[in-house]
Amino acid sequence: MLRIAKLTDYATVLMVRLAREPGRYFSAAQLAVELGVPQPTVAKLLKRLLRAHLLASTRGVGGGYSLALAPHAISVADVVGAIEGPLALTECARGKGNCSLERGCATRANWQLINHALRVALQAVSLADMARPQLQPVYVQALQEKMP
Amino acid sequence: MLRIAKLTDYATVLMVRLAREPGRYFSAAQLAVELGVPQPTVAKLLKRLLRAHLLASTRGVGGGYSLALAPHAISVADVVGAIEGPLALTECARGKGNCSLERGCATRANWQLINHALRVALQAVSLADMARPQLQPVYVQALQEKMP
DNA sequence: CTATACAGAACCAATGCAGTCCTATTTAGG
DNA sequence: CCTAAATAGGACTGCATTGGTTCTGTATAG
Repeated sequence: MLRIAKLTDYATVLMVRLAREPGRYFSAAQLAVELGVPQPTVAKLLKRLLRAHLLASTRGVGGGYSLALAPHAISVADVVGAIEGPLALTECARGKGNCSLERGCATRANWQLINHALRVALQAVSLADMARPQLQPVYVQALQEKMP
Repeated sequence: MLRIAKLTDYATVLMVRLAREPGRYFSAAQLAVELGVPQPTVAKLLKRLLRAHLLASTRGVGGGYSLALAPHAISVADVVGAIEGPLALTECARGKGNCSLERGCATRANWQLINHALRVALQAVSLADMARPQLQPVYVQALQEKMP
């Protein structure tokens, strides 16, 4: 089915929520209630996003999380990467040449290209775009500009 | 990591192999040896590809599998779809509205578009393309033509 | 009639993922 | 100075999916 992990899906929703009020700090508990997702799960996601330097945090009473960058400067690819690690459709696409089909495998280079197309598609859409109800025109324009 | 299943990867390699000699029939055993993948696994993949009407088969001695269509008429999206089912990045993207985040979830429509971009990218590349050592120019042209 | 090869289903082990819990550490406020 | 609120960073667990196997049945060439 080639789907992203459910947690990644949650993460994008979280990030879009934060993108709607860029300056404000939100606690994990607050976001959990607002989105209807269990609190520990939300906390875990926020931690991962923090480690990827997509969020800023302050501790203590009244603390919480906020975007580390402007909404238009964070792409969907960034969020996916933060939760799932660097994206690589095929096993061999991320080094580690433990692929039994090495010799004469002409498809590898081509997978890289498909891979790249996907990455571009995800990079072309920012949180600012996602926060819009429907981004059709922006999206199409960005994609066509950025396609290799 | 957003990667396709290993089996799907095998399947594309299989299909590309068949695409190199479109008329010829290959037995599962033969393909297994040639690719260095265990025979039962290859057999299973071939069955799935057959059910998706991407392959033709004949039984009995000297039987085997062959492409059901010309190499340029089968896309990578077809192969991925045959093994992994219809592709849908997000859970909600394939109906079944059991998503707790329903109300006010503006990101859904946008995911659909990203989804669509991926589908187009996979559809733009055929087995004939994959059989080429490097498809750069063809790929770029096809992608840019077909982008919505 | 037998050996070859596909057809289809059931089955099993292991990996990975969603989700929880526990123990620091930091900070605002009384 | 002490407490409550909040993040930081782990370790741990149950479940679902996936990769892979095995078995039984059916068709066909020679």
